[in-house]
Amino acid sequence: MIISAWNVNSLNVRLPRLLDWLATARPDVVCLQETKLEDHKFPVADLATAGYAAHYIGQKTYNGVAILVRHTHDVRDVAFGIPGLEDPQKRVIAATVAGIRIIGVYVPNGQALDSDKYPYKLAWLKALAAMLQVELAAHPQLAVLGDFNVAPEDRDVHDPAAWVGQVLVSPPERAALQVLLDAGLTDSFRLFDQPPNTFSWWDYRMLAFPKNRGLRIDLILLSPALAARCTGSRIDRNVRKGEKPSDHAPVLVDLREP
DNA sequence: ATGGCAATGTTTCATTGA
Repeated sequence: MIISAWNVNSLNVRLPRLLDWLATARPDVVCLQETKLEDHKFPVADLATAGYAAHYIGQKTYNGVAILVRHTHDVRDVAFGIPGLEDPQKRVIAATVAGIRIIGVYVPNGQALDSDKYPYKLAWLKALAAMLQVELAAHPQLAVLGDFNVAPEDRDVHDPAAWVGQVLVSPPERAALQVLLDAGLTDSFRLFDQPPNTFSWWDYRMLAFPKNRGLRIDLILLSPALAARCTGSRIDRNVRKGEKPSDHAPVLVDLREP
């Protein structure tokens, strides 16, 4: 079983590439971020033809998340948002798929350390931690997937010195991510030996992708029971190539049957 | 030295992203 996450940066623009990727990678579950689509515009029929059921919550211009599930799997208990967090931004969707609790997240960017959006990001991550504590207690088999907008460590940053003082790498953000890890979740990417300088996002500007000047900010966190089933964790870097790519590449994990 | 690229709606610019 393959579960995955991809920030598509507009599903309207990226639908053809998403359909290509689904046919090639054949994931069982995909969490999408930045769909930027109101619900009545979600391409349900195209995805059904491709073999996927879609669950989604979106808005115009910004944010928007979805969970796509291959028709061979059952889906239960779809939920939206973070309980107790009043937030008009559509950033969280959850569902139980084949007995696995899937939580797709699009963590706020934060914009800059002196922006109002930065404390919002930190408060948001704190609320997510509280939600995950409850979800973990209820679902031993749990995965949190998506765009975390935090590079966990300096080895996840192409040039750590150049990023000092910026969002995505600041110590408070990393500490907020560490709270999730301390709750028992594992960054699946680090369960395995990985090539150095493996990233999931590259700026559109300044030839960042051909120069591999990127960050690893798209993560799949696994509960202990699910980490025990994980046989691989990878980033599909090729998806960042070619015409009209998203600035993010998909991240995937392979899970053996329980 | 703060450039540049992409997407969107408020559209021929401003805002946001990361």
